[in-house]
Amino acid sequence: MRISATVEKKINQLATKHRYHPNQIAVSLRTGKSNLIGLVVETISGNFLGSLARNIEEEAELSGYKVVYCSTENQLTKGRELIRMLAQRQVDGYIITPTPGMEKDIEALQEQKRPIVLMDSFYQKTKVPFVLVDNYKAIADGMQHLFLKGLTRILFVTVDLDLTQVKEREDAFLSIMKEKKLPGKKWVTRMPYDIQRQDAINALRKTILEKKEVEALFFATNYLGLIGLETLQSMKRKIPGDVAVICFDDHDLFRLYPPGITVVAQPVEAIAKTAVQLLIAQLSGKQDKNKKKQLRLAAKIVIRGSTMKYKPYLIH
Amino acid sequence: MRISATVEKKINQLATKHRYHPNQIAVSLRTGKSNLIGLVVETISGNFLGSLARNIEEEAELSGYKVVYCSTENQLTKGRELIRMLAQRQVDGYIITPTPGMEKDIEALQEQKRPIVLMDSFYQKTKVPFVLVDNYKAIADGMQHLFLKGLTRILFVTVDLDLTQVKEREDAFLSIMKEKKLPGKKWVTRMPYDIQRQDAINALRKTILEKKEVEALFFATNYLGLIGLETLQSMKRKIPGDVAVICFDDHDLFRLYPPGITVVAQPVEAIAKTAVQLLIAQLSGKQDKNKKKQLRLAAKIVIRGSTMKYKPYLIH
DNA sequence: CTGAAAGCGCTTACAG
DNA sequence: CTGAAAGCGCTTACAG
Repeated sequence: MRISATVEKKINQLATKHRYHPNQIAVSLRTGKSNLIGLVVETISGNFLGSLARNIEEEAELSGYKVVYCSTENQLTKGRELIRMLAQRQVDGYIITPTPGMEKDIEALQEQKRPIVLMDSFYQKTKVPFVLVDNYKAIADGMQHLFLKGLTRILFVTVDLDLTQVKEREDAFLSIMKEKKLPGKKWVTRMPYDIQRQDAINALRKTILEKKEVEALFFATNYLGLIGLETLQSMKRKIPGDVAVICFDDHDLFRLYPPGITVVAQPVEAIAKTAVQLLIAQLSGKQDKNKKKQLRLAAKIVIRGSTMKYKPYLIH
Repeated sequence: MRISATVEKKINQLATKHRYHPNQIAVSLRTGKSNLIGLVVETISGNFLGSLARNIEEEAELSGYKVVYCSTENQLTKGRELIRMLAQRQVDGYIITPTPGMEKDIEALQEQKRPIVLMDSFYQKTKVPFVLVDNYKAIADGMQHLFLKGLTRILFVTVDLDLTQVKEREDAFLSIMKEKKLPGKKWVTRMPYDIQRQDAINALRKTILEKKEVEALFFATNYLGLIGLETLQSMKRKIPGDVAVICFDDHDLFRLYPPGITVVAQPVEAIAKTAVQLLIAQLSGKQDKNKKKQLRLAAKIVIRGSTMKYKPYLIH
């Protein structure tokens, strides 16, 4: 209160007149804080990660943090580089979609006590906080949905890929079938990761024809779901109708699906917000000891309605 | 050469051992350069801007620049904030998708001699370097394509939106029709920007039925193209067949189109790379006086083939 | 309470 | 040629 209101006003006027804004670089250097969160994802252009990124930014802003986006573009080496780059730029914390190639680097960050939260996947060995969809519960919920309709001969279509997410989903399917004393293994079919669309359609059609008793299809990923829909279309089988289809997906792809299909959707918004909150808890040192740091969030079951609207695109 | 090779080696070993990396914050503060390019777009999640962003990053990396992504999420005020934020973070240059709300801020940046390149759109009044698709030539090329097939009764479907890009396309259509001594105005139909999908389909169907002589449809944007395809489908009209359809679009949406449709595609890669090159020329002071700073690049005409493959998605 | 000085981690102009 | 000092623009601990 030693500076008079008039002087304060004058200074503020001058500041705005000359467009003064503190140099954040200098502030960062002096304080050691950048108010930046580094976000490393595989690709920003997909709907899932794009949506995650947007929600993360929104949530981070509430606490005064800015987000620096980085995408590895599915290149193994690029993730490591990005982490180093972010460290050089002194980001305060990291939110990372982990890939096998980055495990060592993430461990190194942890040793340096840098705040990290993983998203979408995690490492079995390394104990790093993470937030992801509860794959087991998601599959269980989806299957419950089919069981309630009296459908038990469910073809589980998954992909031949060594990813935790994918394996968890198949394991869930098998263990739930076992619980119900139903045969499991014979109802699992795996597509090669790099299979071409048409080949996948042919393969799936063959499998469906072989297993004539099939009552429902459960697709473990969104890509498989699209393949599956094309397959059924080519076989003139109807959804909803003689086939129940359920698909694990993120909700932004809904509009590609026909009405009637059931979707087990990633809780994108919740994953994003929770990840930020976990990170900010670390940043502010307010580590709530009672709070779990490895979270699996429930998926949402959504039935694709016929009234869904297209989102208006931007014009280009 | 005063430092012996052994010492140099030892130092490097120590540096890698201790994971030393220069603090970029300090470097930036001292040198006044951040090696950062600020990229401001409307939204990162669309295919067009996502693809642009990726290409920009790639090209920028060649010159040792990193890209900081910012998206305004179509909020008028956010663009201004972002520009200020980037200035505070001392980015070396800006690549911006301009919106009407940011004109003043961009002028201010120019006054401060900050390197800027606009993308995708531009300001009529303010003389800022830009790179965008040559809308006139794109429409001309597309129409030429139809004229060669003997089609002249072309319904030009556009949107009621006050954007330079959109207006340029309509003007192009009209002036080319005039050149050919064909009626123009009666073949232009404008959809309200915020029209719902089903209403748009109904409106378009009505227009097509009214103008029975229509031989071809030219959609001014990708969104309209999708609406148009649904309309034709609902009318049981075939592409290719009794209707020629041409659509102004960015190529990443191709896979949503049926075979046979002709697309006037944005040269995404070229726009991105050229924008970076223009910016880096400014940054390095190597301003080639002979080089134009306002560029309109030619679109590509692509006929959607039946053999196109789905891109394998990432798994989630 | 207040104003001047130290220092964040670098680079570079400068004195020796 | 080389090593020590100044300084980028801030914040904060400290002396007065």
